[in-house]
Amino acid sequence: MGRQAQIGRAVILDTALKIADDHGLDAVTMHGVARSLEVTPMALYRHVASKAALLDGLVEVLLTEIPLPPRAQPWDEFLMALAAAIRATARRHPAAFPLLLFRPAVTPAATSVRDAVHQALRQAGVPEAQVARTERLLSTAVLGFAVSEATGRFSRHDQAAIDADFAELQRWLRQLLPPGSTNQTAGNTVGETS
Amino acid sequence: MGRQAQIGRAVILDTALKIADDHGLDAVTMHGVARSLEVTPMALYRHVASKAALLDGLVEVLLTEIPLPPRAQPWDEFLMALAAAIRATARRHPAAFPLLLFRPAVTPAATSVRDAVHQALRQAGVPEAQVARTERLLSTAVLGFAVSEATGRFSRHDQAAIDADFAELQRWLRQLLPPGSTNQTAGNTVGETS
DNA sequence: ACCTGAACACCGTTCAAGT
DNA sequence: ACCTGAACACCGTTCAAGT
Repeated sequence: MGRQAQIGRAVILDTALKIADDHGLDAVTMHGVARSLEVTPMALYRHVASKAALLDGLVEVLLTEIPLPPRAQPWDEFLMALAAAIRATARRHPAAFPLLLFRPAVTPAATSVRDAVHQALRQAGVPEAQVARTERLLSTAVLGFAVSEATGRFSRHDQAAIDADFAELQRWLRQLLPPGSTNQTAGNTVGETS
Repeated sequence: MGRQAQIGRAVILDTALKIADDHGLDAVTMHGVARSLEVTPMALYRHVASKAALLDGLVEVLLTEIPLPPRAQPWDEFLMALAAAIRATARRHPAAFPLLLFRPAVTPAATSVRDAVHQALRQAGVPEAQVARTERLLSTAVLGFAVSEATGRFSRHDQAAIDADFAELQRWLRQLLPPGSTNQTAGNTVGETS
């Protein structure tokens, strides 16, 4: 028994993301993805359980695509670089990115981003009892901005104005964290929370 | 010519919102709304141009449903009350509310909320050149939180934790605005921007 | 002016069948 | 184990027709 698999979960997700990039999220359909792969719609169901599962997979791909900045730098630079990386990913995949706001971040990819932020916040001197809450508010603000930009909520403003908005957001976020511990490097205690 | 209209735009939008509340946004379909109204799907097209237009109408209804707090109070209380009102609306309509992040706020309803915030920010002493930008970041943060809560992104936390998150968010926002002008009332110059 | 009826291309998913 | 084929209920929307 057995037969060479023609497609796999990874190719399906990549194809779906490409369709979203090129033609919008509404164009991501089981029939459409199958058509792109020159395969029957039903062939997909061997690799993804349902369309909802396919969208969950897209979220995973997006999270994995966010490049974690090097941790050997001051915590504030690390956090600002991460915010910029998240925004850049949103701009690369504006149609698919909003999905990130719609699913609780419980997958390994999501956890790893969150843990990195937790580390940086500890380095920043945020009291342990506040670390998780601060991460939630930080990520909500950055995601909110990235999604707003991606969906065109700011579209009546020019690029320069939106860039300045983001710079101001970054200033806000830095301002909200305890000052003065800027010289410490983030992430040199990786693993202590696992 | 002439015939008693059985349905109208308002009833269509109300019905669509009810369906979203009860069965989720995916259940909002032309066929489904028509079924609820005991009418043919095609009857809707006399009152809304397309499904996209129907969703735009839903955004309008949501914006109109946000009760603007009384303006005769200190600007910071006004802004915090407005944030709370936005969050409350999101909680009443969790399925439909995320639509607000997906359309530029150009309708009259959206403009009126934005103008009220602009007024309050001026009262707060925000320099004129910063008013629009500050409003964008403020509304992005509040919308981001409200949508995250509505979509269940925080669902692995209990209600008390999420309430505390929101309280912390409100503290952040207040902190970011110029201090010291708390005794002025907001909105007593309504109309000066129109 | 407002609604119905029939129709079309498309969608997500089931079930049975092929190799 | 992996894919195909036929099928079903449903969707958004067009077009022509009724009153």
